[in-house]
Amino acid sequence: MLHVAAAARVSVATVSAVVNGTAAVSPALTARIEAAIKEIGYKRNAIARSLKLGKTRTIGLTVADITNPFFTDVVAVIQEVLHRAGYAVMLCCNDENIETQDEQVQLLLDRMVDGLIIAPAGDDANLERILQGTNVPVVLIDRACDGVETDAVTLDNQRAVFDAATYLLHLGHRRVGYISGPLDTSTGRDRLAGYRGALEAAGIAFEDQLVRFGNFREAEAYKAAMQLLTLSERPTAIFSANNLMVIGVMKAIRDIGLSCPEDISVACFDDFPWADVFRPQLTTVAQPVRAIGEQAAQLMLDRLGGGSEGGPRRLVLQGRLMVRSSCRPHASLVQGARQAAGGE
Amino acid sequence: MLHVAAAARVSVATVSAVVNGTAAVSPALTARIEAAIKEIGYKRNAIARSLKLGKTRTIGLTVADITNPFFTDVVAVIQEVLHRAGYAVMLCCNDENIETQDEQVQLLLDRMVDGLIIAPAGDDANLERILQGTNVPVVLIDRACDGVETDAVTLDNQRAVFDAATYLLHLGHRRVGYISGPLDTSTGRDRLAGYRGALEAAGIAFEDQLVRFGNFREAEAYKAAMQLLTLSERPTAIFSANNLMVIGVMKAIRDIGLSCPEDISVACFDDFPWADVFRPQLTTVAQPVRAIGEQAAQLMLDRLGGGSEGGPRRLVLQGRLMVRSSCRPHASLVQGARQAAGGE
DNA sequence: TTGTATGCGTTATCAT
DNA sequence: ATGATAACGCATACAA
Repeated sequence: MLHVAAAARVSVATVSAVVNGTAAVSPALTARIEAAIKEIGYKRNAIARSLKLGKTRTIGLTVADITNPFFTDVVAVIQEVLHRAGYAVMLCCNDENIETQDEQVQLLLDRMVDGLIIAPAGDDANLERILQGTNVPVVLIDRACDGVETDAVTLDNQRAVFDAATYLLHLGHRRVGYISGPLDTSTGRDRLAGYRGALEAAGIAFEDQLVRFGNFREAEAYKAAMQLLTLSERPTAIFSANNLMVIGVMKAIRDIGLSCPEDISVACFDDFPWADVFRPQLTTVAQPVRAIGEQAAQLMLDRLGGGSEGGPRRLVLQGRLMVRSSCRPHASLVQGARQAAGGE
Repeated sequence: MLHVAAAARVSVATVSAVVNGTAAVSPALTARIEAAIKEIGYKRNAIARSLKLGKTRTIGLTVADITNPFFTDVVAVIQEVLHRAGYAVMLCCNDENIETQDEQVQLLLDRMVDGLIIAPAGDDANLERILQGTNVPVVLIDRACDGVETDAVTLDNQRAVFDAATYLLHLGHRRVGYISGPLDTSTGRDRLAGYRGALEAAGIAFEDQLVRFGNFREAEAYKAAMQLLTLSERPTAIFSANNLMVIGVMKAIRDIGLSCPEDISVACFDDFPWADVFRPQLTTVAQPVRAIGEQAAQLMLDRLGGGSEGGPRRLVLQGRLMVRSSCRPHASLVQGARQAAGGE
């Protein structure tokens, strides 16, 4: 900018004025300055500007797993909305690791992001501490986090898996296995609660051995599913608490020589773009990905736009059961139907 | 820092010295300063630091589509490596849009990133211009870009689809449809060249009507596949130039009432984690995702570490054909085999 | 309308 | 070993 000012034979203040359109400058000088800018190839330095203004026009975004299509879909939407509003997005992923998450939030804060959108890796006592040291707006997505009282957009996880599990139960399944997420995530807890609720509503006893824990990733889920499948009394259906884990479940089913849905029914949380074209066509709980991203971004923009008063706003969206063909009626029901029809 | 200095009754220079360990400070003062830091909850401001040092320890990363699992896998690896080396990553996605890409690269540059890793949306004359105004190291991944002479890690795309197409041809297919990526991307061109090469090597005439163009996304590919499938003389196999597009292809096949592999064979570029567990089990060209990410990050770290001399280093990795069951021998071959066996 | 001067939070140079 | 001070590039209050 100094160079521009020198070349145009004006002061830096005047250059700043034309660059930002912040004050009236005579046409003559404006022209000279713009010429100089083009000549020099001047770009204003966002870092220096941030330092002066105390704002970076950057939003920090951390997710547990950038490899998970649910997160990337949401991230894409958030990025799109925020970008349109003139904000850049700084994205970090922490591999479902809480310490890494803390580091990254700190990193983002050090860089003076104007806001923070977090899909928490899990319950994190430190996060609360780190956050309360600052006053940047924070919005949580996907998962809640104990003690972090901020805007949030989440799903009604409990209800969603209640519905899905109930569907399985209505199909006549009595032993439905459950691959759970970790219980130190709100989604892990809420989804499991939905499963228990459905069992209870149907008057079926909850069995410890039918639920196994994964970490929302494929590998762990594979092992968990294997345990389920090698039970002396095998479940006739399995529900996976997220998308990545269902891959592990399907691999376990294949490796053990069974097939879905003939031998065992499978359903899961999170939808796939290809779910209705590859077989078995998975029955899933679809999340309103676009809405989640848009709402989260909007919540953030509202806070950024001065709406910092008012308590935390919590949006809870609803999932949607996508019934496809990976679940079949249990043998007992089929049997019943046959008898009713006078068959056999 | 002022506050810390005041609280510890020392100068800012001394505080800086203990924070950065950049000069010897007496134990007494060190203790007092550290106490004050803890007391105040002081965090050094990365923005101010960047302004002073001219370095941000941040790498800009732009990809065409954050929704594409290939890119996210690579991004995850890059992020992991870079993070371990103490760099933050600022990720942008441009939705395969060149103008957005230019904006974002400029944005990243304005923010003084120390380096730029780009998966170019397509040939982009402006990109070259934008880049040559700066001297931050740049590494291209996945796609090359005319005129941008920098480090790069790409795949031997031509060879990879040559092999895949040849495989289809060996199966006896004579009319293999091809869903191409846009020709303004190097991957679009190189992969198509591989297809043509395979045809030529097999002595089969190239037919214009058998290749349709998509934009590496599902929706366009669906339309393109529909055109292929409604040809008076339908192809007996289809190759999709990337992962997202093959979903569109499969949907078209389903919607038109055909099934794969019984009625038509399908193969594609890019592998899926679930490819060998859902049916049809897709035959694909797997890219060495981890290697791509690691090499790209390493190339960047090398440049950052002073290795800025030397011309552009270009790494070309090899893909790997994963033969599964979405492709079947063409009827003519089956016929031939039967006759040879004395059947029918 | 235009220019001068100050400060944003750091680090680095140079005295002390 | 420690402190005063300049400079990074920009925006702005105030002076002219």
